[in-house]
Amino acid sequence: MSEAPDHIEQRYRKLAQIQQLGHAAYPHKFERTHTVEELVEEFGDVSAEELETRSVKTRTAGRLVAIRGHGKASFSHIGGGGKRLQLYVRQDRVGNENYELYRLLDVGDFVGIEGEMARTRTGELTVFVNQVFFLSKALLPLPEKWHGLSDVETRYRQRYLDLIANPDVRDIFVVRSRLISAIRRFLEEKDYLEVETPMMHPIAGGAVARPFKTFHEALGIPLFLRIAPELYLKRLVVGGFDRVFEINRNFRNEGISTQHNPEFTMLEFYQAYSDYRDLMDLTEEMLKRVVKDVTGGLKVEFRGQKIDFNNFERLTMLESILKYWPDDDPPQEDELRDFGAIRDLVAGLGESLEGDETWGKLVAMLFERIVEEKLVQPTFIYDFPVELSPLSKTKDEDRALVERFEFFAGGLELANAYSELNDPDEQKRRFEQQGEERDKGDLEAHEMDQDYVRALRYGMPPTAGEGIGIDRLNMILTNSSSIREVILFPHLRPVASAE
RNA sequence: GGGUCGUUAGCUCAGGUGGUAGAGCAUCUGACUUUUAAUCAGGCGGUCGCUGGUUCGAGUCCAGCACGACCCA
Repeated sequence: MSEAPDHIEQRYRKLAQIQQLGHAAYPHKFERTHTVEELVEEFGDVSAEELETRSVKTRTAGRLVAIRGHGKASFSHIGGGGKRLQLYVRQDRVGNENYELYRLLDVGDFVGIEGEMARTRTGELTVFVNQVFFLSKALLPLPEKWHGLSDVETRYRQRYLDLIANPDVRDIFVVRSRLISAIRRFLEEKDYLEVETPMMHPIAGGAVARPFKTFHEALGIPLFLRIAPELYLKRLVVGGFDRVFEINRNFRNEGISTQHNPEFTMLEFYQAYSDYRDLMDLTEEMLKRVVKDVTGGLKVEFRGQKIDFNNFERLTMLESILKYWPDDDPPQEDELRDFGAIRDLVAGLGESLEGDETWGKLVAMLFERIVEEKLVQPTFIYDFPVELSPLSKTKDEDRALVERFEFFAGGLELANAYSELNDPDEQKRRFEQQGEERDKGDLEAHEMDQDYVRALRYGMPPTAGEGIGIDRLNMILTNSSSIREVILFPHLRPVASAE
């Protein structure tokens, strides 16, 4: 990508001329009486007559986003806070010297202005400018005013240009901020304490994923960027914080897709004296509140479908497989529970089997194959096979299942929760079992964490915990098709420098 | 990792079958004191992603590479 040398040269020349007129190239500050946003907010609905009688004076500033010259007068727009405001600059009003400065400005430059609020004859709110102040030069030209910037690669690599050119993009990140603060408010109301746990772990635990590895020179030890904060948050529950949450980044050394970024933002929270059913209730309450706070309603348009956050369905994993079975002849639940029968069912769908699949893995294969993408409306899927869940508590009435749920909407997995396993001996056995998987070559299997087992030996109250993917929730609330649309600076391969 | 598609001016895009590249906006010069994709007249601007091949001749055909998008694992 080359950078229009003649455009730059031209603008450097103008900057020099601006300095010759006696203006600093990079002034230090500009006092404003109003932001652009405030002016639009405050005077957007005030009539021309009222503006005239009130004769409101203002000093404001922003980036020039459009200039329409008419000889000895000119219209332009400045942008700020996602709003635009029209300026009317006349030579006979600002004076010859100031008009000369104005004529040296380009779209993209930052200006301050002093003037009076008024309306033009078309009715648009406009500052009739008395004086223009030069604040900063855009030496590179901005994307085109009408089509904007649409090249996806440039949008991600130079997100600042995307934000300048595409107001919708700005809105996505405003929603993101509101979403996170709404969640925080909700949890604080519920007496949750926000905490920060390490981002660098000596043992990458709390999830099933490949970690990024780094090295601490002074300690001489390898460290892993965390794949989940889970084991630390539960240590805090052991320590007596009954309700804790953390909103922060997790890192997983895996593929990049429209639903996966190597670093992503997760809310994790733990609540003592509760089980996974309490968290289903809490999740429902939280999502209703948050969706309403952020979007103003409970119905959200996502990928051409309406998601209704007023209705939450709850299905066990086995029930969901029966419900979404692809033909008119679904099996009986007994068959799903029978190892031989379910193996035949999986094979019958054309899945290739290695031969060492456990019952739980077969259930998961069926679920992923026929159910997951169908879960458009808000749905809790609960009671997972124990093999898939090394940190969850088994169900008393069925030792093959654990008290765990995932929450889906828009076909995306948004949350994962369970009644936490707090039996240290059982936890140790699960770690050992995972160790065997690891020895067999499964790099994602969970590693033994002795200190975590020790913490459980000091006693953890019955506790339920949950993680919610903030990026994916953000996608749903902004109808974004890719996770990269909701991450300000998504990871891309570096491009060879042109210099 | 595999498949499909894409990469041409600062931005957005055209460029049947191979014959040394165009438009709109931006930019520059001039005109213009209520415009809003301002208008009118005239100019400037390109290593067609990179490397190689086929050919008298490649933006166009072929191969490899880079980056990206989508789908699949």
